[in-house]
Amino acid sequence: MNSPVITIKELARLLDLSPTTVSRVLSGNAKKYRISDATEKLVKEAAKQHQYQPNQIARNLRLKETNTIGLVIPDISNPFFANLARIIEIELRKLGKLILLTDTHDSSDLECETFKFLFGRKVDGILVAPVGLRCEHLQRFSHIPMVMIDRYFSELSVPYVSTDNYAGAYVATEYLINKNHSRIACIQGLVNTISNKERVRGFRKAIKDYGISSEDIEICGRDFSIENGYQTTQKLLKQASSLTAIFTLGNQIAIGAMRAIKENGLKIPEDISIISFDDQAYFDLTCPPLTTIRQPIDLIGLEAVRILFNLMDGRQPESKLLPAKLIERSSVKDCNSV
Amino acid sequence: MNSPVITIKELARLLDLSPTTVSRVLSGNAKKYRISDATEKLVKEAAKQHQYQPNQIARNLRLKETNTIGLVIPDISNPFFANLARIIEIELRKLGKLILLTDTHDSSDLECETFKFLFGRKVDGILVAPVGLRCEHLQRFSHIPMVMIDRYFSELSVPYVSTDNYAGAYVATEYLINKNHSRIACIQGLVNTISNKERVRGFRKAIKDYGISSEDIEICGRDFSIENGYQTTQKLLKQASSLTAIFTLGNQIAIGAMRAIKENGLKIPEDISIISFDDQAYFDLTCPPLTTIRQPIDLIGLEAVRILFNLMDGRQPESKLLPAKLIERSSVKDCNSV
DNA sequence: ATGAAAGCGCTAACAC
DNA sequence: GTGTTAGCGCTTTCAT
Repeated sequence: MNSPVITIKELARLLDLSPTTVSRVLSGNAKKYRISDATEKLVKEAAKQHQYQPNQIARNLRLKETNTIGLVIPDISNPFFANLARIIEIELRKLGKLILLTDTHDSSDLECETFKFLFGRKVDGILVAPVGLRCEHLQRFSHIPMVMIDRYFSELSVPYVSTDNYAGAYVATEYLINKNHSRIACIQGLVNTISNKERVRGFRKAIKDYGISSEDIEICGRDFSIENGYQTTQKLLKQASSLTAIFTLGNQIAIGAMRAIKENGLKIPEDISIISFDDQAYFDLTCPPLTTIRQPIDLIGLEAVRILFNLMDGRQPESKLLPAKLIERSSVKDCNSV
Repeated sequence: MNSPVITIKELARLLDLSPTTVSRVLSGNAKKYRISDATEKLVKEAAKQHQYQPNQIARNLRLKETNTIGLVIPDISNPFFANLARIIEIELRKLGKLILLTDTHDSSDLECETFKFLFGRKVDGILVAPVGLRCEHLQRFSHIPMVMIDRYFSELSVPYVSTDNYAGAYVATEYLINKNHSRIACIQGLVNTISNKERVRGFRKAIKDYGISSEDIEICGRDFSIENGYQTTQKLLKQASSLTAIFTLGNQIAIGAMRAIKENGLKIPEDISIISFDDQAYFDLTCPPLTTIRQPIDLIGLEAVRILFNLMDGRQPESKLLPAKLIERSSVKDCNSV
């Protein structure tokens, strides 16, 4: 049996033509080089018959483009990122690009290693939701077209697309305050990431604008995981403070928080209200349905791809902050109507 | 400014050495070729100073291995697959492999196209959750090491790792029956995929074993989406049958079903019971907490990677069916204790 | 209308 | 201990 893979050279030998001619036909340049119709047909048929597939590795080496985009994400099992990956995959496929996917598990070291890998693979571009704690490695590879998604560094010249986290968090906090909550805990995600910092900033600003004492609020938590939501909430509840509401800064945190509240035999929203950043498909089915701040995930993905391709075409970098939206359900009660 | 990327050749010229020597040092073969310590040190320092990163494309072409694994999945936004992707990413990274990710959106055509892409990219192996309707393309590329996950074709010599869907569905149905349900609807996923067929088979077998009339049951639905769960349940409820329980064959279907039930003003489990295949992190928080059949996602990923690497090492293919587990929560009531 | 030859960056067989 | 050379499969200048 023959090798299952046939090359241009073999095809050429078979047809008694030069590799050049075969290559020309097969890359759709028959007209351009005025290959005779007969030859063109011949080559095409042989290619089909032998199921010729170009060796992209060889092609890439020669052409210096790989039609591959690196997608660097902190946690693909977080539905926010999974949904983002989905829309990005759809868009990139339309444009004929394949995705090299890496999950950094929120480790800057892994992210740094990842960048070296992607650079070595000569990806045409990178879409990265950086861990967000360090950025030297982004800087170092910033000669390759890159756009940051969700998290970013405004000091870098690399463009980004993200939610307006500040405004979103402000609206959420304002909503809580309008429902007469004043003793509020904010469970944050990965400290020092821009998305977290902006959400915290929005929270603080609303607290301040409405004249709530900073003694009455608490900001705690350490990352975007379910465990963090769970453990932090357990601690919060043990403090036996007169906490009336919790604002979780991510969908996974919300799950953990709800679980802890439930295990403590408390009811949402009767005993404690909760609002969360980052809406998810099932939040209308939780007990109770969760009031959230929805991020425009599809739009983030779309814009990120668009901007990346502009960049690859040599056009100007451009950043976007997209608006979030309050989705009111029933996890927040009016604190005065007890 | 210099080009940001330096090659072995340039490094060699800089140091007045041959590319060979530089290559030998840089691929860690200095000892093997008895390069002098001085030279080795020299090369390593220059490489570091110039931030040399090997061009993997060139390397791949020469070595005929890419350290890249194709991951082909029907829907990365389905948490089942996202979680699978996560564990697979972790394992593959440990082994120094990168992932080319493609989402087929349950389209056989896209999957077929994907395989050509991956073949062209010369991936070292493929991990695929096939759409499951056609398999000629799997056959055609079966010379590349490949293992099927979740869905499979038993007629192919390609190994697979999946849940024991038959047994899992049997247990779920039995559970319903033991709770005295007899008018049961089963909302299925993508018809004709093996995982769906096996689940349906398990359902039917239990129905038969317990002597329930086939008139009392209904099997409907068309794919694994939320929409399918929603629309099918709407239809089911409109039929005003005396349906007492629904068995959904996937986590997304369950979301849709619960939403429809809720919108119809019905209560779970008082008015209708529900059990679902495929547990998810948040199912203890839905209203009510959902009784499910949990698949061993991490184990599936681990085994799939292990078997793939065995295959790549020329060892025997080996398939696995892993046990599912009933997670009892409170979405099923005892039908007799009304 | 077609072909010969060079080269992308790397590695390895074979020299010395 | 180190270098020369060839070649992975492809595209493209230059030649005819």
